[in-house]
Amino acid sequence: MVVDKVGEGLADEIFHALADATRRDIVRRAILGDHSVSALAGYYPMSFAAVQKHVAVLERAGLVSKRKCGRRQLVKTEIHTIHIANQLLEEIEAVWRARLERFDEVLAEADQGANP
Amino acid sequence: MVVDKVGEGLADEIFHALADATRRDIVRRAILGDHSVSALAGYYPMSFAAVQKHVAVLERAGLVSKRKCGRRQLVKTEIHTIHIANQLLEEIEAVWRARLERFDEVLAEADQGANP
DNA sequence: CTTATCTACAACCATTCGGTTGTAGATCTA
DNA sequence: TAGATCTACAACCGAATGGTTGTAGATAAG
Repeated sequence: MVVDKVGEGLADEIFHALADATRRDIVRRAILGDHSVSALAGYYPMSFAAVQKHVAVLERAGLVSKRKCGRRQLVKTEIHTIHIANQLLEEIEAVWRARLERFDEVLAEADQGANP
Repeated sequence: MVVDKVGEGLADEIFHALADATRRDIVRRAILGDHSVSALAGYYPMSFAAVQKHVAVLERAGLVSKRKCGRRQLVKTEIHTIHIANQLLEEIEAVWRARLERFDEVLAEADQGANP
């Protein structure tokens, strides 16, 4: 299994990119099919330039990629980066589970000591 | 199963709270055992007040809770909120998998049509 | 060729963020 | 009681965010 240790800086960028409802919506839309930036801009009550900036934030975080197609720039979600974020949270939950196990172990030892 | 539909505003706060290495570290430490705010402050190269603000951000997002114990304020990670964030990402991955299934379906239909 | 569309980017502005210092209240300890 | 510790909170500051408008270059369409 590939470990893919992700740096704190990248984690910062990924979570920051996800901390905005418009950007999360762009990610969801760009899963189902590629959208041009101006097509995406049509969905939100803000200027084209604003949406362009949101896409740029997502792109810097690696959550989205763009490929040129004529005069359009097609935006596609990079599901792998979503998975990286998911794993970061999973690691935290793993620490939680490990703590529970350690707790159970102590309980078992106490049982053994009290019931020889 | 409880659905627990999470509002966009809460999602914003959760991901924003996670978009900082110091705050993620606080979350990890406060899983293993309760820490006072000043104990946490000892781990980071910044003032007590700065760490206090980080804890406040985590608390507003529901990632952490505080309980008073004498003159100290003990910080504890709320694993449920981590799980909520995890589910939000899982939903996005689910959309991806659904798209793959639809794609496979179309391929199967094409096979059926081309191979009667 | 001319015009419309799509994109990139700069400049600007208000607000938020992440840090600081300082002050004051509450609680433990000598 | 006096002093040390822990916390809360306000005020301030520079940098980043999230939005705007405007300008200019590529590409498609008439």
